[in-house]
Amino acid sequence: MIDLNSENFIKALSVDCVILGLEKGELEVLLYKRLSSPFKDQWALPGGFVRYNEGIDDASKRILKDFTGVENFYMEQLQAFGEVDRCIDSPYGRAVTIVYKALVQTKKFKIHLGPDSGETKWFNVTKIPDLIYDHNRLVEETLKSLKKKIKYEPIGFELLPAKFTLSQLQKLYEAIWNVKFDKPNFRRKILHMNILIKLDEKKNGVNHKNPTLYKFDKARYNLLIEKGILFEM
Amino acid sequence: MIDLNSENFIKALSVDCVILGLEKGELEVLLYKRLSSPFKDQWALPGGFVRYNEGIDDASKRILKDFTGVENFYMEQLQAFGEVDRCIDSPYGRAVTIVYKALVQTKKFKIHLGPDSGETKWFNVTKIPDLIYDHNRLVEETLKSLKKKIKYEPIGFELLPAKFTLSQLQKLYEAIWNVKFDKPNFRRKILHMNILIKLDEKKNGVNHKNPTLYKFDKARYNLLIEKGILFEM
DNA sequence: TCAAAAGTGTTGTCCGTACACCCATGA
DNA sequence: TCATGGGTGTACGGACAACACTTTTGA
Repeated sequence: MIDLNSENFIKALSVDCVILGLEKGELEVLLYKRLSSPFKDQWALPGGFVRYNEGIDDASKRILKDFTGVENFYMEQLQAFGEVDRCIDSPYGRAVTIVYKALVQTKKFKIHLGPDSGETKWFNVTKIPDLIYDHNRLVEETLKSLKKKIKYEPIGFELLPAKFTLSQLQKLYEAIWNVKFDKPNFRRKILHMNILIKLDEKKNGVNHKNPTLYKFDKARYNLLIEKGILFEM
Repeated sequence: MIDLNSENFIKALSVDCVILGLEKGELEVLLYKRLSSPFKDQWALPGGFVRYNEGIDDASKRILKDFTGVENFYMEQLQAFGEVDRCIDSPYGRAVTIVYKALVQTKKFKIHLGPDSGETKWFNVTKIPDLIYDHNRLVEETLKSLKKKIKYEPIGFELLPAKFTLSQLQKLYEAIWNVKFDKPNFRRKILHMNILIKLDEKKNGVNHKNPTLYKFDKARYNLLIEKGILFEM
C-alpha cells in the first residue's frame, strides 16, 4: 500500500474564490490584503486550505461567508490548478488549488474583514494589482470562463438585483463582452426567450421614460431546458 | 503557521481519467479490473495519486500512457470532486480527485495492461458495470460535459481518424446526442463552417458511391475563433 | 438490376440585423 | 422645450428544416 505521508505526494490542497460583482455597470473582483506572512501586505484572492471535515464546495462557501458575511450566492467550481512548480517556494511547498467562481449582488452586503485580512476591497477587473502566487492568472481564467459561460447559461442574472431593467441586462452583457448591442434587437431577443417575467412595476426617479422592471423566471428556464430548448445569447 | 501534516487537512489527492473512444459508431469508456486490494477484482477508472514532482496535467498524461501506451491524445480537466464523505472508508481516508476527460482514436493503439490491472477493456457507455467509489458518477458527469462541450467546440474530431467521411461525423453527433439529423442539412451546415478540408481521396470498398474523405482544418478553426466566429452545431 | 448510401436542389419559414421612429420623464 | 433613454415597427438577408431527387458502387 502506498504511503501518502511520504515526501512523494502532495500535502497542500487549497480553495481560492474569485468573487465577482457589478458596480456601476463594471465588473469587479473582491481582494484582500494579507495581515500576516507569507506575503504580508500583499493582495490576494480569498482562499484557504481544505479541511479534512469539509467538502471542497463547503470550503468555498466558508471562505465566501468569511469575507462577505453572506451565503447563498451563486458559486461554481472552475477547475483545479496544479502545475508542478505552483507555489513551490511557499512555506507550505507545492500546492494544488481549486478555484471557485462566485457571482454576487454587491448591494446585498457590506464587506467583512476576513480572517487574516487587513483590508478587503473591490477592484475593477481591468485594474487588478499584482497578486500573490499565480492569483492574477486565476482571475484571468475565471473571467475567460465567465465570458464563455454567460453565452449559454443565464448566470448573468446572478450579478443583477432581483428586479432589473432590460437596459441593465444589456449593459451587463456589453460590459462582460466589451461589445455594443442594438437596443431594439437585444430586447426582442431576450424577451423572445420567455425566461423573464414582466413586473407591474417601473423604476422611477430617472429623467426619462420610466423603464419596466423584470425578473428572471427560473422555473420557466428549467422547464425549457428539460424540453431541450437552450438558452443562447 | 498552519500545520498541514495535522489530521485537520487532506492527504489524498488523486487523478482519474475517463478515456473515451468510438467503436462502430458507439461511445466507449476504458476501464480496468483491479489486481490488488483495496477493491481487488472490481472495475475502476484508470487513476492514481498525484506525485509531488508532477503537475496534475502530467499525472493524467502518465496514467493515460500507462493504460494505453500512447501519448498526445486530447486531454482536458473536467473538475475536482471532493465531497466530505468521498472515499471516507477507503484505506487512504477521505480523497479528493481531479477528473480528466480523454478523447482517443481507438484504432491508434492496442490496450496495455496498466499497473495493478489484470484486465483492461472498452465498455459501451450505456453498459458500464458497477465501479469502485463514485466512479460511475464521474463517468456520468464526463459524458454530460462532453454532450455540452461538443456543441460549441470541435472536439468530436478527436474521436475520429484523421481522415473521415461526413457520414462518420454525422453518426458521431447522433451517437453522443442520441438524435437523428437530416443528411443534406447536416452536410451543408458543417461544410459551411469552413473548418473541413476536402481531400482528393475517397473511401472505397463500400457497396455504394464512394464517399469523399475530409480532415479537420485546425489552423482555419483557430483563425475563425480569433475573429470571433464561433463554432456551433 | 437492386439496395444502400453519397451527394444536389428547392422551397418556405424563422431569426438576426439595421435603422427609422415615437414616447415619457426630469431638468 | 430639450436631452435622455424607453420602447415599437419594418424590411432585408441568411440560415435552417423538410423533402424530392440524381449518382455511384458492390453484390
